Amino acid sequence: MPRKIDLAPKKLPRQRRAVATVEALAEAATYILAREGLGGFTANKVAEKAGVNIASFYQYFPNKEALLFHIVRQTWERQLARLSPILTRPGEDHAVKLRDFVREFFLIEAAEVDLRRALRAASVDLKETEEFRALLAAGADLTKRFIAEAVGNGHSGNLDFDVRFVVLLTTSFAERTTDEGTGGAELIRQADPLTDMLVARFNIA
Amino acid sequence: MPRKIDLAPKKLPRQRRAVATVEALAEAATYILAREGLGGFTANKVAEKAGVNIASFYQYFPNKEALLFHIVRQTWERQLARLSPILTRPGEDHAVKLRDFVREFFLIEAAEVDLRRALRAASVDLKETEEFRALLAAGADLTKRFIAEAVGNGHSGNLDFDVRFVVLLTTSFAERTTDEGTGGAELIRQADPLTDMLVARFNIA
Amino acid sequence: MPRKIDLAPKKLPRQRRAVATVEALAEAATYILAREGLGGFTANKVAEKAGVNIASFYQYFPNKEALLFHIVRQTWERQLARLSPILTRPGEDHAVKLRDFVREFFLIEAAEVDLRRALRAASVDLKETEEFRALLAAGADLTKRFIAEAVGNGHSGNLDFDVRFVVLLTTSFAERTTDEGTGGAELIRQADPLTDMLVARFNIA
Amino acid sequence: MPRKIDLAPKKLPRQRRAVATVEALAEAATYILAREGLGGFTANKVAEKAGVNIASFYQYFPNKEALLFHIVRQTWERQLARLSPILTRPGEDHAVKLRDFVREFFLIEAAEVDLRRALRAASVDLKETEEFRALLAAGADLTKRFIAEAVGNGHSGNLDFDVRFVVLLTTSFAERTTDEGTGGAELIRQADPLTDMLVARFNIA
DNA sequence: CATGAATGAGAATTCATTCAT
DNA sequence: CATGAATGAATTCTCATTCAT
Repeated sequence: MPRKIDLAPKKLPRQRRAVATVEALAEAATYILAREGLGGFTANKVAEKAGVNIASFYQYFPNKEALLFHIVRQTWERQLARLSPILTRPGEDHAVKLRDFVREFFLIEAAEVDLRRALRAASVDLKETEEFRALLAAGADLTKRFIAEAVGNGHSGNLDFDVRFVVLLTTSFAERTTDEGTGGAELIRQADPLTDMLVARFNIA
Repeated sequence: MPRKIDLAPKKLPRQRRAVATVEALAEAATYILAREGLGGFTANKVAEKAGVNIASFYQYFPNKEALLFHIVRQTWERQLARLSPILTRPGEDHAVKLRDFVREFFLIEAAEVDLRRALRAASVDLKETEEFRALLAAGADLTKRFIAEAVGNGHSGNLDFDVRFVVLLTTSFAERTTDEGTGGAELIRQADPLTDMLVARFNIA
Repeated sequence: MPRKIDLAPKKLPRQRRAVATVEALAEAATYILAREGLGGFTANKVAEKAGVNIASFYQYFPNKEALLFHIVRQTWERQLARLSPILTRPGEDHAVKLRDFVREFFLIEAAEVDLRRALRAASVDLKETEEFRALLAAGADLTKRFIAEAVGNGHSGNLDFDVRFVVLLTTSFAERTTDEGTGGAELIRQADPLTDMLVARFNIA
Repeated sequence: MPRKIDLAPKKLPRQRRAVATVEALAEAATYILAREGLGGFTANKVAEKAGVNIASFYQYFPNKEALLFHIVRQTWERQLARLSPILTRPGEDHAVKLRDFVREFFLIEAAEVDLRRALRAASVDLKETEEFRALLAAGADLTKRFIAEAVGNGHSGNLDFDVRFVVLLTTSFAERTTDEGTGGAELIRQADPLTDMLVARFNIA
């Protein structure tokens, strides 16, 4: 039963001051989420950390979940921005692109483990909302096409299924690997065999 | 900084009445975790649902994390009990055993998705505790040996690395797949290709 | 091991409304301490008596000890204000000044016996804190100089020791006398012999 | 308004086992009071420390105050036992006896400061009870006669007043001095001048 | 009667959110 | 509109005491 949480920002910040306020809140929230996890994420704490009055908080966000969602969206968009070049890079060398993609994905996850861990916890609730689904759908599309292209070549099976399979396998493994604290060179050591396996499985050339 | 949380039960129930109380608490906790997730898991709610006075709760558990850990342990042991036969089944057909194992793992995860989702969230905090590590270590050993045997055959690489790779890949994917709500036949459709890939990659026969 | 209790007020009241709230809390606290002693001093009770929401209590004080300390400070400052004129009164008649001082001290103690009894009990815990020591030190200085001057005249012994002796003897006796419920004229009847003894002992002129 | 607290032991321990139980409780209580102060003194904790079931606690004491009072009585009796020889020592040398008495008093207080501090805090409530007054009266009598004898010699004033004065002055100062943590030789350095002053004041020979 | 079990009542503290100025 | 102030509703945990076997 998807609880109806209003995730839409209450009003768009028009004046420069207002933009600054929202940014300060987002920054503080990010900081707290990374440091203290979802449990430490309270409206008052965020507002204080941001140097913003708690009432102002509720001027821009109808509830704390909305801010959370704001962060999720931000993070997701930053991630997409980093991945896009690879996802849209022209050329036929799917295997190379896939390897780059997987690596980059691992690196992104690793770079913000703490924040992402918290956001993952938050997503449990957010997942039930329309907005969240919409957000994911938007970005996922690009990825799907990318995987589809790589996988699709000379492939006869169920394309949709395969795409989903690859995406789930890659992302879950990346999340889990980074979550365990793996980083640096070790990260690539984990990522590459996965790519190898995918390449082999789907005859990616 | 790992906060020291006391996870050991405060007192063991001796009379039948008390055993019932503890069981009621565990059951209520399981129910609430599955229904409302970690966020809804409060000592009072659990006690009320269990029809037990809150003070009784604290007779048996020093804090709510201890009850959480109790559930985690129960779940983990049930899981191990289901997997053990496969993990220890004698014979040389590693590929078959691996497939059975992966399938069973997916099924277990799927059977209690909601509970397990919550427990995963809980693990974020629990992970820092001695007790949790000890618990995992105990069961993980069996799995490791199983994977090591399957993978080890005619393999020259770093065994430890491979074992970890397989375990992380399998479990993270299983968790994620079930988390998305996948179940039934579809579940096996997801599990098997993973086995195929592992068999291929590690020359499992 | 001195437990670190944060005794500093969390937030200073800026608007008149808030000042009233803090005052109401202090008043209620004083009332309860005098009526029910330290044992009856609970945050909830104080807030209720003050007609203030318990959450408001915690807006201004980080814990109930902080409010306690607030009262202690208030009381101590009122006391000092009453004693200061005597302590700093110019002139050579030390014997007279000492007598006045001792009497006034007894009167002060007697005027608020119930409150002071409770505060003394509270001091057991407060004593271990920095803030408390600092508070006492500030006022004690004046008293010490006063006693030193009276006692010091033509005296060859250990001045520090004597000052401490006089202070402890006087204050403990005053506390005890009032604590027993002695008041009115009887109070002076107790105080004066003590002065006599001190005057005799230390050749105070 | 003296709250009616039932301080009488519920039933006298007849069997040896029962005596042991009560003793264990008293010992545990003493230990806890000394270590943790009145705040740490809870019925359950005492019972556990004593290795006695909480229900047994309430078999012998109607409430925790009764145990407290039991300790107070014990302590008071031990104290009286130590002072009695001096108080009743025959002979005319009142000054010497008084000095011995004061010193011994200081030493007793110092030997159990922590416990006595806690008991003093407890006495605030106990003081209002009949039993407590009766207890004090009994022992005080001996002391009064002792002081009366010392002071009375060739004295024309109000004897009752003087006795009370001496007792209050001595005991309050002793309590305060030890409470400040003074001990060892320093203790006597504090006690003796007080005796000197009393001797001088009351022409004790 | 001794032990295990249970509990009503309360105490400290926090949080999301709204109101007043 | 921004800030200070306020609060209802929880939440964690404790305690004195009684009940059941």
